Amino acid sequence: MRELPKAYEPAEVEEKWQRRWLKDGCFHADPHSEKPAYSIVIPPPNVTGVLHMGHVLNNTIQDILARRARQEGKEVLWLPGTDHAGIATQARVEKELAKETPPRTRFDVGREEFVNMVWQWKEKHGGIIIKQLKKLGCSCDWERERFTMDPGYAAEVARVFTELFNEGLIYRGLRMVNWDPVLLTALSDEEVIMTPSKSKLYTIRYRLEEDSSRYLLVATTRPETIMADVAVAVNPKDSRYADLLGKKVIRPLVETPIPIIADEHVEIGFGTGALKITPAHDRVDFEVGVRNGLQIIDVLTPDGHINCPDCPELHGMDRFEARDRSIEIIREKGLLEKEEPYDNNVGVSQRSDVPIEPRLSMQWFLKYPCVNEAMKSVEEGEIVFRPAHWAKTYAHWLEGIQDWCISRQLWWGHRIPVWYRKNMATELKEAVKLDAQDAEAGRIYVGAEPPADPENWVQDEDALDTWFSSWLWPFATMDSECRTKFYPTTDLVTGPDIIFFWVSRMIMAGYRFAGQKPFSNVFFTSIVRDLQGRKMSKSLGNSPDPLDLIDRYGSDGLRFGLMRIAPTGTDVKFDEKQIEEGKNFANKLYNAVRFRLMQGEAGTTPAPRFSAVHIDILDKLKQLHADVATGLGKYEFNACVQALYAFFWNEYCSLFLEAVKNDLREGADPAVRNATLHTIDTVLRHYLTLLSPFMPHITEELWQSLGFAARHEEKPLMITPLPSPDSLLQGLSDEEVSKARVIAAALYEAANRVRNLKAEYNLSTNKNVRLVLKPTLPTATDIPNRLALLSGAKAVETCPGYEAPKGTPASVTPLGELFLPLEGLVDVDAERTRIAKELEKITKEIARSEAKLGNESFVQRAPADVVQQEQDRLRDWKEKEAHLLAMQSALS
RNA sequence: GCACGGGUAGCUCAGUGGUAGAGCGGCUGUUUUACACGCAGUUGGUCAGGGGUUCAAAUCCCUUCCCGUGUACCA
Repeated sequence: MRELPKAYEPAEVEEKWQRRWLKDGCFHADPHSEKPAYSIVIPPPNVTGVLHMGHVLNNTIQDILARRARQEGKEVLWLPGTDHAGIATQARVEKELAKETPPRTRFDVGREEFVNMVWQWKEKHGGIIIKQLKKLGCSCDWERERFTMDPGYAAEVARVFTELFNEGLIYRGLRMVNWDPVLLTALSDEEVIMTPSKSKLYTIRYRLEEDSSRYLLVATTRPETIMADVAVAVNPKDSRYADLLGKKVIRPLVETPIPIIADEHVEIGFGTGALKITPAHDRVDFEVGVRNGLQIIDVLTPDGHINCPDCPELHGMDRFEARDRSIEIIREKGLLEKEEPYDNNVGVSQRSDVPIEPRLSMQWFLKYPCVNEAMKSVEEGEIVFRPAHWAKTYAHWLEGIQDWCISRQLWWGHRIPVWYRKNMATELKEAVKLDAQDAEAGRIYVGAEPPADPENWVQDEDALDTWFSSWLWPFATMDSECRTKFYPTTDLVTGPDIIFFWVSRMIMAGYRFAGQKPFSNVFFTSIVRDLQGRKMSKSLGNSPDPLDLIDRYGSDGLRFGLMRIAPTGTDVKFDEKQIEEGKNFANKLYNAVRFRLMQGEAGTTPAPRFSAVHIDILDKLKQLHADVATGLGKYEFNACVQALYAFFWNEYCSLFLEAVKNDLREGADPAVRNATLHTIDTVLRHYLTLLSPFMPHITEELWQSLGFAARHEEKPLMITPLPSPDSLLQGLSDEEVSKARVIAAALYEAANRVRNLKAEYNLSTNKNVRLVLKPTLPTATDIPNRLALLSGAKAVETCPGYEAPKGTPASVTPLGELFLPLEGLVDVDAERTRIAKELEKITKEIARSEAKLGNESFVQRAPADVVQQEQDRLRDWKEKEAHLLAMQSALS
């Protein structure tokens, strides 16, 4: 036992324990262990990433689960790692290149060299987030850190690709995809965010070929693609245009006759009922074009500029500039009927934040495997989603599932393991569809290993979507030994924003490639927002830096504070005040232990003599055990933390400790002193263990300071088994416990009454007043003394026949009537007013209670115990009223 | 449009049918030897509005309004 500074300073302590845990191998998972397995795989953060609040929330929860599982005697694997994050990482290095003088692009550098540069960048800067997670205290098995481009992992990705290809689920096809004109790659549907935007709807005159004085009105938001129009479509049922079908109109830009066709897709009621068909630049138009055998004219370059030499005014211009310019031209030609403001949804690239272009392009696609298994597993509860409502979102996505565009025009990532026969390269490049049959025919080669005769083959240039490697994460990170013990994993903790990107795909991959579900429970965290409810983002600058928060409040403070406000709903509004509360709580805990350390050892002789307050706090501790267990079982972390906070701050510190302080003063009865010290030690031992998963560092430090480690062979707290709550009240009957509970509650209630009374008489809290108790509840003699201590009184005299001087302030408490004799300060009027006020409140309660009990249907229909409860309540109020009335009459 | 989540004290949120709660903030007092990152007291609510079920509704049902999220889209 040693002296500690007055305020808790987390920085050094946290670092010390993080080192020590690693040194002792506390986080390491042993696949040969006999203990039951518990496992989580971390949602791998981007290797380029830096820790943000979402990570903190997410990983704190995982850490709590992992640490608690260790305490429960399980063999725990929490497997960490990072994701290569194709686009994000490549963009990062490209940005560096662009900063050089002269600026360079990846094309200047060349593929091989560029990929080398990214690897170098990764080695140098890629570990930041791992260090940050360690600073948060995450108890991952760092020896098993994985990267989605580790050699073994890459082999698994290629194997999976090959298998799916051979099965016919992967094919290459010419299809309309979401094209990112900045990043110059295709994207999956999930990477496109539909964003409402203010644009304009232009109505344009398309002259009839046969009679240039007549025209057809066509509404469009994209006049810059008019040169690519190949038809104008109307609904076949639209009588207005029936006579025009088969005739031609003149395209207003690059004037050429194009046919008027009929297609069901056109809505009669919308716009003018005539739709320009631009198959190269619109998904739906493309389908209309296919249905009607129309040609495709592409007038956009991959980077979103106009490519149309026949229209020199627009050729080479950026697509948005061209939009304005094209309208000017049309207006000059007298062909603009009108323009009006229009709200529509524009698909925006999640990655580069620019509107995507629908673009016809040769890409690789996957027909998802095991869709039915994936759907059934969640539906039937083999995999449990929490909160449960996410299951609906998941099911909805699966029902409408579309083939996944898995190729990306990137260099950083897993290169597509497909090779084309050199002498057929051109022919294959043009092939509208390639699949398993082409491999059988020897035109292409697909495999985890390059072909045996590489000189005859050319590998596909594209890389795979990052998620095509992440979806294998739960098993591709494990060797067979590890899989045997830890797969399927127990819990997955992640954000609902990646339910489609990642969670659902992992489920399918798990069933398809590991033969089993990847995890049993998925806990979806809330999304951390700022106080205005906005998403945390770099551009808004509303995202606090967790490292800064750790510096100021400690990792434990941050974790605890965040858990206090982490609800189970959709989002959590981040308020730094809450983190400050976490720190304050750490300080409270620290000081409570400091107080214990100032007391010296508890003795075994004389035998401890326990009072109601001792039994009561142990009883509450037992309840806390249950509350934490229940909360964790339901993944209600905020409930756990609230219970832990309230027990310690309110029950233990404010009530119990304050009630027993005199037991520790010099000259106190040694038997009572022993009881108090034993109780304090028991509470602290249990409490630190219960709190440890939430605040691992400070609890560990205090565990050591208190010398508890010595009794556990110097083991760190984090691997000390959870003590059983059953030992807490051993040797006591239920009756004794509940009696203690009643007495302690009465004591604390009485203390409150006295404090109220003192405050009302403007007696400062430390004013040593004298109290007289006319007891109604029989108690041991220590109780009045504890009451004196709690309420800041010099002494409480127990005096059954006390006759109070007129005007003595008094209060009715569960212990009995309490009087506050104020020598020379008696103010009869004041006391009368006070009692009247209290009586008013009570009268109201009585009236309400009586009304309720007077209601026959209540008495008849409500359950007996509810009625009984109400009757008890009324009796209590009435008793109190009687006392107050007696006091009142004594005043007159 | 459809689906889901939410609306409770000034703020952040608990509260799944039986006396409306916590923390913060505000105000008042207090430096009492664990803690001023503290202690004590106090203030503050038509539980978004309306209707219904029930002996009893913040809680269950219907409906309207507002906020958020996802998803589908017609130029």
